[in-house]
Amino acid sequence: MLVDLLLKSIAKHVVLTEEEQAFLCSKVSQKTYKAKALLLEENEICHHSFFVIEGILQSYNIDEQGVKHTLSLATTGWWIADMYSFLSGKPGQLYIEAIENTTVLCLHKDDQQLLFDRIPKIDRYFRILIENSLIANQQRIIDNLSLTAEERYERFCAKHPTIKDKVPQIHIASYLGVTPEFFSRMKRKLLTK
Amino acid sequence: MLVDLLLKSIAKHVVLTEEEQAFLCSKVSQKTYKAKALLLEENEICHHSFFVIEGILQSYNIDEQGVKHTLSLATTGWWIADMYSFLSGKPGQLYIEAIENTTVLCLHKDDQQLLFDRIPKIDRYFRILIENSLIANQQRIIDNLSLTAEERYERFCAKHPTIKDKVPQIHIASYLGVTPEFFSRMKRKLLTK
DNA sequence: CGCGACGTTGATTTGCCTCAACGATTGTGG
DNA sequence: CCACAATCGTTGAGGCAAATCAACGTCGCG
Repeated sequence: MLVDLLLKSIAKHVVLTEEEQAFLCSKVSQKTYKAKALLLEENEICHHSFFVIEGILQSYNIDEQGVKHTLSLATTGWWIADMYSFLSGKPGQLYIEAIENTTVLCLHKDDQQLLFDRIPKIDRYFRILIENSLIANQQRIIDNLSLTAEERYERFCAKHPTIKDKVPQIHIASYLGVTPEFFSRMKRKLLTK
Repeated sequence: MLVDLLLKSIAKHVVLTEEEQAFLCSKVSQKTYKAKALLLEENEICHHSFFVIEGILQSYNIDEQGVKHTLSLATTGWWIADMYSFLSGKPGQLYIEAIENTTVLCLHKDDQQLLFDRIPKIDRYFRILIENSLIANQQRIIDNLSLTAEERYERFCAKHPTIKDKVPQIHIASYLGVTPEFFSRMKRKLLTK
């Protein structure tokens, strides 16, 4: 079953009973999106968190000049959402888009709350994920402040080996904060070393 | 009492009984640091969260070239810690330093856990803080990707009006990710507008 | 007083961007 | 199933934002 992947992810942090697993399964729904499909657009309210089963999702915003800036890339086993909108219930600034054909599990915010109330271990699971996400984001800020684009790319490759070769490099450039042109030159330079 | 400030911060999110407040108070200790004092150094394990009563704290790391990079600035009513080290129990990369004479409340990780067990509302309080911190950090990443230094400075001023004029601008430059020299020119340019 | 931290200003350099042109690949509709 | 458009990656030339290096004035403080 597709939901097994989610159960495995949860099992890494907390242990659920069979009934709890069943209740969880009853609250998530499976969906498949084609490449380029938008799961969320700017100014929408993000009601769902998405757990990627297969494929890749990207969250980004678009600045005044129309340039995309990638906040996160999520592949198999990762959650993605517009956390600001999801938590505050207000319209957000992020788009969430399928980079390739992608299958996800959707969890509605209200259902997540039900799960929290009924199964405190689920609450703990998401708490750990949020903590890890905070730590990763702080590290990314420090990297942005202290490393060159080249060093950031090397860290990205080390940290996300699965993503590195699967997404068009235009998106990695956008994640790192450089233009596709510069990223192309940079990569070639690294190869000759 | 100094701890009133913390109780007020908590009261914004959850309601504690008198006994719960008393228990909380028994677990935090007050400390005062002189300007330039280090509360935490690189490679140390961060055992405490610090709640600023009066003064300003700064968390930063130092890169290979010896340059400081500011992760956060915390003034009255804010918490600060090396979240990675605090949560993982491993040595961290951050320094925490008093920018001016500063009075804080210290909360040991073990005591925080005691509070979580005894008072679920405290758990909820910190959870909200962590969520807000995650959102703020994600916004900062997006700002770093999509805005010029000038625009980032304007947002910083809007978001942290209390800090803006209180800390040496060398630290704001470091927070924004520019050199003190460039920050100086930038500020002058903004004044002439 | 004198030292150290901070801020400013100037000259020069550089990392990265912009604009433009051009293959290669892909997928999609006719 | 092919033709065409769209997307992606690469390369070149030129430009700009921000860094670097250096010098100097100011202030607070031991």
